[in-house]
Amino acid sequence: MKLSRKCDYALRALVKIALKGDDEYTSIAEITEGSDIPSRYLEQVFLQLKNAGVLSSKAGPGGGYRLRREPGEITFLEVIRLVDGPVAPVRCVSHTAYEECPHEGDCALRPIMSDVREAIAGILAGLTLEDACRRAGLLRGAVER
Amino acid sequence: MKLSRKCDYALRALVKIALKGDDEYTSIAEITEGSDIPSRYLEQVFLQLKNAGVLSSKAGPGGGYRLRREPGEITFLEVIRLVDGPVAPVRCVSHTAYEECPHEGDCALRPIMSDVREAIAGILAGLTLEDACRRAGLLRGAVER
DNA sequence: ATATTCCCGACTATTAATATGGGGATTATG
DNA sequence: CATAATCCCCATATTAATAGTCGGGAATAT
Repeated sequence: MKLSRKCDYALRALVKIALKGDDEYTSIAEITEGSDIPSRYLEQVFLQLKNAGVLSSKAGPGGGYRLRREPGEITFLEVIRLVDGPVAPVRCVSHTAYEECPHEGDCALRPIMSDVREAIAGILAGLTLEDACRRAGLLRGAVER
Repeated sequence: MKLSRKCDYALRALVKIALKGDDEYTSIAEITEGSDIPSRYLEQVFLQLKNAGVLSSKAGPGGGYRLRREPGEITFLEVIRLVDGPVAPVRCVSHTAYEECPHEGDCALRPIMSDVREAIAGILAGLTLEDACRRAGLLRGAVER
């Protein structure tokens, strides 16, 4: 059930971008500075997210990445799927990477795992970057006051 | 979010044992026969489950493994944790393997991931080997009739 | 023209998952 | 008691996935 480090990087970075506002571009350097994220690694991840339609980019000075959609429209489910692959615990209940399996039709695990998949996908689909930002905001507010 | 093959083996095998009834011992050979589970591998897994109090064993002819508790008392959460480790997507929200992290206290991910953990652990805690057997039973019943 | 930044593909390193193998200990049975 | 079945423990090998690095090219602002 563990999130890969790669995906952790991706989500942190996306939240950072989301917190900056709509029209500004954020460079890789800016994101990784002070964090423990290897910049050349994040580069690869962002490329992936760009090609998948989550980010858009601009080269040159003042360039970088920004969200292609509203933070409220980008779910954790989408990002995690893109970076870590299917969320289903086993392939035979996956919506995005279904794969037949020999036991199927007489499998005691499948119905259970199907429930688990629904539960996981359900909650991840309901959580967006905006939610994360809101929580981060509350946190900061609570400390400052 | 993927289940390891090891864990898949473990769960399948446990269900098979659970379906056999209370007092009988089931040998590794019996379980792996006809399945695609490497017997020497399952041996290791079972040893782990035994040391964790899920199975008990007896050597010699007619020996093997059986459940140490009622199928209804063995949850998927327990087994998955034993075999695959913590169910939390990130360490800093784990109940069983908590680990501090530098971002903590100002982390936009943590509260979200905590929700995710609760959701996953919640559903897995509510599913037992008995549930799996029941479903398997229904399935078979439906086919035979 | 230059500096900044993204883009792309290849490569390497590290770690984790999966599997195999040898040999010892326990137990039932003839 | 001898034998065969079975679990027990430890070490090693194999394979696959994750994590990270590198070189150089293309786009863009100033």
